[in-house]
Amino acid sequence: MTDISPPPASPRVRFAPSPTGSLHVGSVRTALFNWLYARHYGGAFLLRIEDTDKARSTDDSTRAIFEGMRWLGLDWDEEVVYQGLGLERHRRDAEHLLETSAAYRCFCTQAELDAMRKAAESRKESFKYDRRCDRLSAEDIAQRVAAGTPFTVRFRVPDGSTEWDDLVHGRISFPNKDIEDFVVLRSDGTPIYNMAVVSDDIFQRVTLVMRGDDHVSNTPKQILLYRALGASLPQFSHVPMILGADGKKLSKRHGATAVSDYSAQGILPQAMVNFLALLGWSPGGDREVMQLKEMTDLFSTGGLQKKAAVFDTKKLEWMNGQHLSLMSAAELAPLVTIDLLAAGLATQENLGARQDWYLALVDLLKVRARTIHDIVRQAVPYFRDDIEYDPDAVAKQWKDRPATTELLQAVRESLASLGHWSPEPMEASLRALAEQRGVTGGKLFQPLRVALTGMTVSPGIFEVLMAMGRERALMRLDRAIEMLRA
RNA sequence: GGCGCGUUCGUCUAGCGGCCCAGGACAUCGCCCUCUCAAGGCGGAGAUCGCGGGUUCGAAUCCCGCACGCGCUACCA
Repeated sequence: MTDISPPPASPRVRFAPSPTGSLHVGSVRTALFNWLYARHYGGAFLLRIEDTDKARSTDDSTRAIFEGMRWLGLDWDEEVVYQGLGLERHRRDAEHLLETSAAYRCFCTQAELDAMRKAAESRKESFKYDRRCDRLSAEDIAQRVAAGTPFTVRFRVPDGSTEWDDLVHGRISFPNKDIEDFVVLRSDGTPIYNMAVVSDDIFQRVTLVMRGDDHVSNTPKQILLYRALGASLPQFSHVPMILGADGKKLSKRHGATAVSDYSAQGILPQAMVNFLALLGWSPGGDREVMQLKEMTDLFSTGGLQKKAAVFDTKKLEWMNGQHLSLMSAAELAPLVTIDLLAAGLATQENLGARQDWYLALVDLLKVRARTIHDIVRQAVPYFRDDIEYDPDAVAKQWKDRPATTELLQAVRESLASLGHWSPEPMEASLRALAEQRGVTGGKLFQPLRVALTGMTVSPGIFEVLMAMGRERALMRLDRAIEMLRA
């Protein structure tokens, strides 16, 4: 599908999360699409923190938004706008609506409203405010205002229908009779979401509102507000939701939903971004593994999907593996270092002193890793004196303990007598040993692998020996032999 | 209930009237490589394109119904 209408000359889009929890991957994807759009068309990507719900908004959540965005590489333009600071403007805009008779005062209390709603429900009817306060006489209204009776400001929805050309869905149309006269200003003078959003989007000169599908029913209300305020309409684009494996909206029930969960799991930001972009967007054709730069070049709203997408952790992990293998050891090492230090396996000085060795090790381990954590897990035998022996590995590869003891002793001797601790002589001597005993290399390498790493899985045995170094390798063999004898 | 939106392999998707008895990727299975595990390579299985009608010489693609799913339906955002 091609774009319905071209972007304006200087497009302005925004990401407007509310700081009421951790940064959700669904929000991130919406942010990403906005960012991609702005960068592709050379526009501005604005960040607005919608902190008007004082009860639920926290500074921690705001920080999580900044951190998450920075981690992902989604930089924003201009100053961050805090919605809470726009209160006066929101109120002015609402009052303007009142002055131009686009809205009216509603003196109904919440209790009355609830009762009406309940009554309608019991009659099996859908509730819609009956506009009773719009029929109040001017004197009546003046009297109540003078008496200080609290009131909300309600928007008077006109007849007709409200429609727009959605960049994703095409034309969407709502009969106005289905939209009730909605509140724009609470009785305490604070704005309702739709009022604040429209006021802010006008203020920030937003040209395209791209947000989740769960907002389509807000859009006709917002369009009505733009018109009543005499503002020009932005374009709208509603992107599909992200679902859990059960087809329900992705939530904590499904496991990790916050970006911070994934960064903590050793997922790379570029993999996260790549994976998320492909949930609901496609550049067309078979392109899959991409960097932010390529996605920016290829981005078009025409590639946006209408249908909700299921979050597949398996594919994310695969994607991470792809990006991992694309990174050089030098690029990867700093990230691995963070986790290595956190795990107490090494110190900064220790690693710095043997940079070449460290980079070689990272190169060796990243091949069979899907996350940074996989690398760290595998790295343990090269850093610690004590290692854990996987019980299954021991049971399988050291089945015959006396024979294994004898075998490892022979291996130890053979390795210890090596003139040069280098792969060629190592392989030559160990292969010779195997031949002399009439066994295949594997029969010898596997018990050795367990002795060195405690695992059945590792890089090639000679690479392990090299990375481990003569001293540690021999020490570990000694320990293994000791264990086997015990 | 009302309103809105959606529907191509288990999952993410390509597809914009003939190139499609539907292509790629993840997952899955098998083979190759091989000292293990990965990675990589090759191959298999897997979608009557939700269903039913049209339009058309021709439809996954256009139109209309139906079904199912999801979202919204607050003085929350």
